[in-house]
Amino acid sequence: MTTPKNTSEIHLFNTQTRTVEPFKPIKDGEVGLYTCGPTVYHYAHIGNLRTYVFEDVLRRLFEASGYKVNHVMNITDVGHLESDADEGEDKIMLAAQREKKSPWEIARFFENAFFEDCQALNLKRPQTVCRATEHIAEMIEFVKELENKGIAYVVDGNVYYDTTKFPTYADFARLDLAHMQEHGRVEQDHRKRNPQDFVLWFSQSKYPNQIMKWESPWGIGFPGWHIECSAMASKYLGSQFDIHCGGIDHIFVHHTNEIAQSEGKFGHKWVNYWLHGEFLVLDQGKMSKSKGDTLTVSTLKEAGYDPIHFRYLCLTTHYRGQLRFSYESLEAARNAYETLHNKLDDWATSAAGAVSEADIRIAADYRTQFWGALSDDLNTPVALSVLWTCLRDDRLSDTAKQDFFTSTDAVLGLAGAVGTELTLTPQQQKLIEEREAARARKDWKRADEIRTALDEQGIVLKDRPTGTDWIVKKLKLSPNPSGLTHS
RNA sequence: GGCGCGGUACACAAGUGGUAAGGGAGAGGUCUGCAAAACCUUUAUACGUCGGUUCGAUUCCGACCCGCGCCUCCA
Repeated sequence: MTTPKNTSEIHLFNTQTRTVEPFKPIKDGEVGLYTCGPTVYHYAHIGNLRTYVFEDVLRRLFEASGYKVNHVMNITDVGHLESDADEGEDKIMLAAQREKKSPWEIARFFENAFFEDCQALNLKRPQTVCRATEHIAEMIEFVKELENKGIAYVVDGNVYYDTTKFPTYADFARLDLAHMQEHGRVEQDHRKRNPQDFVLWFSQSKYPNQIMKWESPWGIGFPGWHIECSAMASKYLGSQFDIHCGGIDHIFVHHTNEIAQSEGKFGHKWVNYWLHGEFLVLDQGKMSKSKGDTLTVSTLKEAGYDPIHFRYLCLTTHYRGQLRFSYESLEAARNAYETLHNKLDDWATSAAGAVSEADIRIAADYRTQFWGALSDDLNTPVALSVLWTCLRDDRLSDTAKQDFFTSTDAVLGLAGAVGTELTLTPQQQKLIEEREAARARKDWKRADEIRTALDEQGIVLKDRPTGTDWIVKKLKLSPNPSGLTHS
């Protein structure tokens, strides 16, 4: 591990206490991080992706602060229920029928698609990615133990968690159980003893033609949704770990139930810090897969944007505030990003030599502010603002700016995605040479023709005192290659 | 009905009990053969409305209006 870039103490908003707290790891210098992963029956939409961007920034901040992060993420490839229809069905099964493929093929296909999106957004891959279907045995063990402890009960082959055995059940989500509305949309399961009880294992599937089924002590069936995270998180991170993240919608059902299961089983605190990302919303409200109005990475590409522009957009809003998505905002993010991109390109030729003493002194303030903002519950908007102010401080040399940007990018992750080399075709190279000759003899007409022609191919020429340079325009490239610039 | 979040310039978005970061867009300018890029200048007497506390509130308290989320699979 190199010298940490950040030396500020990290503070995070903990949903458990609803306050910003200083972060104290269980084990010095290490962080156990569990982030709720995707349900792979569909492409991830940009709302989902926003949460993963926030989690990626969190992880990168810890790494930049010298921590060794053990990041675990689940892949939910079974077990979620379709809610809209009264007789819900397994979502993956539905998708399988739609696509005429096996559930296993569907799950794997969308899992791969998910990681391609992640790569396009420059998200670091978790050290451990675990699939629910590969941990059925662990889940069964988990449920068995809850049953042995008398916290779970069996009715007709289904296993239910008895929430009355967990007195603090309502605390995490601050529920007022007495005043909660009876929900009429989903048929009540009369096997439950209490309304809040939830299923740990289904044997009594009400869904016809269930394909994904496993044997269990209670009958052939499949696990309840929440159990996978409890079982896998504790398998890979232990019975108590540092941080658990997810979308804000998980505070109630999912995480509340995970806590009940896990603390019920272990008999002690399970997770020290809970972090939740707010939603990305459209004018009409949030996006949801069931409404069919989802925007995906592909949608953005088709509209002429690079996924990294979306990453930039995410950073302009604090993760605990809703991100009001619009193409106007994305456009603004793209323009800002392109300016950074151009600066990067310029520095490739202008930055040289060592950073001077004066540079170091001036940049020190910016570093303090930048890392201070990120350490203060991941304030990326302020961090970006510090970055811009630094990059426009004319007291600093280009070398110092390049140096500053590079160190901040360990967390922002903006430049990493443009790393792939991109070369000119021989024809393009020849055109540039021809234009140079035309310019030398002041044949401006020919020179402009060539510039226009190259521009249409996505190559923008920059005439500099030292000669003509070029840069790949990331605008309007569709479909977009992952390699974006030569610099 | 219960719980929670938010309303800041043209749009986005930080922030603070003492008078509004930053990026985008618009306008003007520098540079350039022309461009592109970059840079410079400029754009909120004002932070939903009405009260209250205070020497002083956008920032604290109360009421109200509006938008959104969760309570049901959902990032």
